[in-house]
Amino acid sequence: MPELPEIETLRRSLKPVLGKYLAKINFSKLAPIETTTANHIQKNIQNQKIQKLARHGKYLLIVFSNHHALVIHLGMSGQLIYYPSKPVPERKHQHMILIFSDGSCLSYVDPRRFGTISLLLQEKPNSNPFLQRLGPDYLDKKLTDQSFIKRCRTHSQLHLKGLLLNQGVAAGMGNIYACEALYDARLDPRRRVSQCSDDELKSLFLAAKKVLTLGIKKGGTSFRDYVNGRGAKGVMKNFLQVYDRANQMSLDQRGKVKKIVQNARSTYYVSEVQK
DNA sequence: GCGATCCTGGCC
DNA sequence: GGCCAGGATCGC
Repeated sequence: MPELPEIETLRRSLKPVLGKYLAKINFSKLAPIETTTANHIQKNIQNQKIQKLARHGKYLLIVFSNHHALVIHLGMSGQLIYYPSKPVPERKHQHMILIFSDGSCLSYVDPRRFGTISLLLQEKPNSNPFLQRLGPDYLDKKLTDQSFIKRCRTHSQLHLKGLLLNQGVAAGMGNIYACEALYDARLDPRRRVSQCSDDELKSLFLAAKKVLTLGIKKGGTSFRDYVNGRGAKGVMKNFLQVYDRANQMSLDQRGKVKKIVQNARSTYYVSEVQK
């Protein structure tokens, strides 16, 4: 569900929790805690102050003053919502709740439980199995055209859609923005990396950053579940050129959108425009 | 590569 | 009842 722009919008919307002390953290029986335990998480962050909110790809990091962090992925259906005052909410599929010393709280809900909650000790990315696997974030300034192209070349057999969705090449792209980036770059999603020139990969990289940045500016895409930390929807849906427009014209009226399936994910593209 | 798999809920 | 969904991993 949520991709880089949605998580970045979420991160920004959660600013009110900065500086709060974690009085208590509760988990449901089915909480999607990975590679650690509820007890271990509790022990490491209880009574600590929230120092910053960070993001890598689709992962949100709640960093505490002892430099340990909660690493949260929303999967397809996750929501993280801030409640400024009591009472503590009781929502269906609520798997984690952070209760702060002033009575405010942060509630994590995930019906499908495709999300993950894990722990990062001392802000060392290599100590967390999820962060460890990620390539550089698409909006990280250190990711240059040339280094992106180089990373692409190590996956010569992938088609371009699969390339964009591979979080090890670069992190943060999901199904919606991948379709949008390919359309913006005028590249056929079925093309293989090996069949692309450096200039084409560069244009794909620029398009990727462009659509992700626009997504942030519009507060993310809300198709079904996505809302930011204050429960508000984003409006990027109204600016998508091709996603979810099968058999209709692209938003800019350049051509009719086709829907195909790649790696069991829907791809939307315009064959007359994307080569 | 590709398909199956983990889940719940909404829509036709 | 069946199909589909902003994700990611695993085995073939």
